[in-house]
Amino acid sequence: MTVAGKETPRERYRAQLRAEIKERAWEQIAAAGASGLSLNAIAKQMGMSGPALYRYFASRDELISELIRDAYRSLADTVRTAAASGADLAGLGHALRAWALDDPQRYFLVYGTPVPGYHAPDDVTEIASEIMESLLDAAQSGGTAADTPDDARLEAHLAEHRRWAADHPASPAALRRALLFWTRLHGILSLELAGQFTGMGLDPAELYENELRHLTR
Amino acid sequence: MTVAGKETPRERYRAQLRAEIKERAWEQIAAAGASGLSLNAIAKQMGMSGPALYRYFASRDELISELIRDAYRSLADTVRTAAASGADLAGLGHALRAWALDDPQRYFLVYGTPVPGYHAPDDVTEIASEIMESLLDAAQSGGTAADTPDDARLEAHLAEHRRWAADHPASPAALRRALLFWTRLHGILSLELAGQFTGMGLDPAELYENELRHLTR
DNA sequence: TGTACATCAGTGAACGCGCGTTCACTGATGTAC
DNA sequence: TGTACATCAGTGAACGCGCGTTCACTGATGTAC
Repeated sequence: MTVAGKETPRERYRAQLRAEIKERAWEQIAAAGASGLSLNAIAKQMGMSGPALYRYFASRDELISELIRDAYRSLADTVRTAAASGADLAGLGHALRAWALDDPQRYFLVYGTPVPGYHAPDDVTEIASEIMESLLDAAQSGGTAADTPDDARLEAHLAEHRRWAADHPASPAALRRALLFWTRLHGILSLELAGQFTGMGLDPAELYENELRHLTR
Repeated sequence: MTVAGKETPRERYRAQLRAEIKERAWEQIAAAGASGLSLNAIAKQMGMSGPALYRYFASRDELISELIRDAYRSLADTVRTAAASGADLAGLGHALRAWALDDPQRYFLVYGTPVPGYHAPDDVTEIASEIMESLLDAAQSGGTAADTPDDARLEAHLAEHRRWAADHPASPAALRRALLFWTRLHGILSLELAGQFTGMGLDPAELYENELRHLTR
């Protein structure tokens, strides 16, 4: 029964409980923000004592780091899946927006206000590059339209400052499109998720589609 | 000596101490984020006991609300001054960027991750509209270039959903420019202030200038 | 100009709370012969 | 198949901490006659 590398019942139980702890953690973050996350509160909600959680996470910081990692991973998977299925930037944009709206606080864990002093786990930078690669893939294949003279200067700069895309054969125009995709859509999404459009009477989705149209022109 | 409406020495002292409390509060926020703000820590730093601060602020929440108000006020003044001196959107953009870089945490207090459950003071919505008015002023006077067909759909939407600009005689094209100014520049600024460009090797200022060129084309 | 009184700033003790984390322990589950 | 031992999950008590906030108080500053 026990194949080499197969997990034991105990390991299965462990993994399951770790998952449930993270589940409750996300609920708490959704309810009170990341700064309101409390190990004791999670334990209480799961019907066990506080110290019990230390069997599964070494500290509160480790739990938060794990959540941040998962958030990055989830976004990278979403974007990669879309890119792999041949989506253009508009397709990626729709996938990104759906992902963001699905869990705003998860979005903010990746792109939100940084807490001075806190340092994100090292491995997220790798996942972040993975995200950029997917953007570059989509930006490279789609959008062959002529560049306006307005863009020449930025493309020249990017052609000489592309450490972030050193391993990718994207053209300067593709570099520019990928970056604008990122900054423009993030601008709308973060304002929308923060409720800044509330009461203005307009539909953020229209703004979003407008940007996607420009980016895939 | 005491003119009607003139402040007494005691009032002057009160105002001065309130200002110093806020000053220390900003320092703390810069060092540990808004969630790390502590009345007791401020008091200790000022060489007085914790309860003493309750002479000046009714609660921690009132202090934070005051800081948020001040942040909005400061931004509104910055933008209005620039607009009043006849600056175009590029000029406003430079003023905005300088303001943001001057104190990143102040920027995030206005546009950063919302804390679920916390409700911003009511009067900030009024200041927020004041900011939008300055943007609309600059967007209306400058930028008379022809719109691309890409923009037609968004402008049609905005023409019919302009509650936020109900009191302003801006054209649909100006509405669109003002909004894109806001979302695009916020996209770059918030990512830059959060350190998301770190290690990428590019200069965010180039991205920023590129957007300003597009917006004033 | 001096005295009597009111106002107000600031203190120190205290309350109640929840936090992260440690430690010694009990009891159940798995492993080895 | 049954027994002996090791592993591990979870508990309850405890530590130390800092938080926001209240309260009764002292002492200084201002105001009224």
